[in-house]
Amino acid sequence: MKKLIEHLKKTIDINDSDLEIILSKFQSKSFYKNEEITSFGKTSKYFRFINHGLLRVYFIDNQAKEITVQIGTENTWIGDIHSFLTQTPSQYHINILEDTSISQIHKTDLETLFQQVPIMERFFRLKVQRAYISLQERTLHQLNKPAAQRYLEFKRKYGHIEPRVPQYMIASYLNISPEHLSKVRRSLAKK
Amino acid sequence: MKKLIEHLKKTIDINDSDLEIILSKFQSKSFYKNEEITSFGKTSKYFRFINHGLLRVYFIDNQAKEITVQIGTENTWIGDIHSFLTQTPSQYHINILEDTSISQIHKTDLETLFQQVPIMERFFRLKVQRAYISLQERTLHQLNKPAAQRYLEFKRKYGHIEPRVPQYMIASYLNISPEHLSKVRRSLAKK
DNA sequence: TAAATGCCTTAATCTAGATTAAGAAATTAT
DNA sequence: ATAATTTCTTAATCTAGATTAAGGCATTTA
Repeated sequence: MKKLIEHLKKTIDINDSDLEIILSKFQSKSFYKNEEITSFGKTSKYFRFINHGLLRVYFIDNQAKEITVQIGTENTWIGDIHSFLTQTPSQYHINILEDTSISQIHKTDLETLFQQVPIMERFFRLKVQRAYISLQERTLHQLNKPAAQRYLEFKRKYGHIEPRVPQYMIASYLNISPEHLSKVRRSLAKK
Repeated sequence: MKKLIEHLKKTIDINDSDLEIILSKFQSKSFYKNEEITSFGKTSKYFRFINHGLLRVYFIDNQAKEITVQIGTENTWIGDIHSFLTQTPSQYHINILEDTSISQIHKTDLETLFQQVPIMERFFRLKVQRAYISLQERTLHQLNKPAAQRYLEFKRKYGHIEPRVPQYMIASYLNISPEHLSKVRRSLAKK
């Protein structure tokens, strides 16, 4: 839980007793490469912090193709916020790209914490704000930038992860075909 | 402020004294048709609730074209959440489509309320959650559905507003050209 | 009530990126 | 190591929707 503790302390001003109460509601779990930790139709019951590892969130579009919506690694939260918040079935799958250890909290326990430890209300607000900001930036890029620029943006932000993820997943994250990504990379390399 | 009070009471459980403190930080304002209430480059300092009227948020893309990202009417919040939260310059413009009256709160006053009235922390968390959920749904549709289906979805959700908004704004909201929307509507009418 | 401006439609042409197909390279399993 | 499978590349063809252009309709302004 060391990483999670660091993360909590960095995000909010928190005293030791509150910290202890919060941590008591989290449980640690490990997953192994190629596992699916949740999938389409299941309601997302946990909010998950990645201590270390690599995984991705994707959905199957109306042409039966995988579209990657998030790639997550150490020190980030991952999951289907929509399903978690509304407690409706998820549109998404999550699969493990590299062995991963997480700390997770159940929806019910989180609600309890909101009542019990008011600072948690703030913590979660800040997390949702962050998620919103990222999603808005991503949506704006998707609408506004051609494929090659979106790829450069991806490299800038996820350069350290790029070699660990198959290209076809990156392509689907950028919302282009793998063939087209191949072309884009070649044309950028030439310059 | 009647609509705002209703809205607060519907969202959270709130006592009269907290309500009074919260309302004291809001101010009412009116805007008239065709005004711009904020624009590109300005940092968004207010969180705004629409009591009544009609307005839209849009940005200018890299081909100098307007892309509508939100259309707002009575009982909704409107603005650039990204700019408001990060206090960085906004990418967006907001213009008034019909005379509008709003209630707004300044970022600083909101922060004060977070300290002073803990329930406000929850209220705002719920608002950001809602915004996230809408944005995620919209992003998913944008990726996954063809133009005609996005238009039908728009009608289902905003049917009551449709006749009040020029078609070219609807087209830009759907991320298609006005010409194409014209074609889509014709082909749907035929059926 | 006419002129000006803004908005909408139709049709022809164009384009970014998709799709299909097939071989090459890399990874994983035996 | 070798076979099997997965991933990546290249090139030809295709397509949803963009762009351009021009005429018609509707609303605002004088």
